[in-house]
Amino acid sequence: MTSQAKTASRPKLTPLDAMARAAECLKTLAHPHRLRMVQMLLQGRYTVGELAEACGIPSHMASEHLRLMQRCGFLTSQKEGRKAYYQIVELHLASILSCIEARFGSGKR
Amino acid sequence: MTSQAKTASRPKLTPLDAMARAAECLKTLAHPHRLRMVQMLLQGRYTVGELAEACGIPSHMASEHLRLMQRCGFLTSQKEGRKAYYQIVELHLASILSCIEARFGSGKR
DNA sequence: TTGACATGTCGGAACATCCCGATATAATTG
DNA sequence: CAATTATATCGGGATGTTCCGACATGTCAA
Repeated sequence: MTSQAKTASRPKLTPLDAMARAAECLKTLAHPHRLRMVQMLLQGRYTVGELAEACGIPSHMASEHLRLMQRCGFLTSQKEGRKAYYQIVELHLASILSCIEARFGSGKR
Repeated sequence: MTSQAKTASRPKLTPLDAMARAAECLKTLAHPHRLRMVQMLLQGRYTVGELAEACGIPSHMASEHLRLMQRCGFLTSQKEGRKAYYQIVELHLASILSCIEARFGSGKR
């Protein structure tokens, strides 16, 4: 029934429950401020305040975005004094971000 | 103040409005059925009904998902008789999907 | 034409997300 | 100690998304 059936070449699809987990992560990534934070964190550690300032948002909102990304395994944090430094733990973020930069890099479209 | 500041090395950030457009596209991609449809369409053309069946959803819902992806420039369609074939036009989807497959490929985590 | 099929569109209920102000906690400074 | 700084959390209003049934349109076959 499928249009490619005859000569086969099974499409080897990712199971739907894996797609569901992937979709969760993508949804978490799909926000301009969170994208910027990830882009920065791929180049080093930053505090909540630094990330907030780079996005032009109050730091208590940056804190929420960071918590979301921590919950889906993108980031970890460590406290130093009264500051909290965040950094990447999900290494696949590097390759996903370069795909995004390749498409939206410097003011395309 | 930033941990890497002193010696500079400007992080060359993507402008926030480009990030906003990227986030829009990611949000469109961030759905299990839409991910599966894209994965299939990267291997050839399919009709609405074929895509719907592969996702286990009614075809009128597949049609809506496909319209969303068409609106953000991922796909085009052409009608043949009473069927509508969809195919990829945004070529960057191939590399993004391989990033996703690398992370969520065959039942990881 | 009639009927079945494939796709597309509309309206709405249920649910989730986004953003904000207010408040909380904990560390540092004076 | 009290005041300030940095981060985190709570509650809620506004907005958006997801899913569905119902219906509309266009195509083919008899």
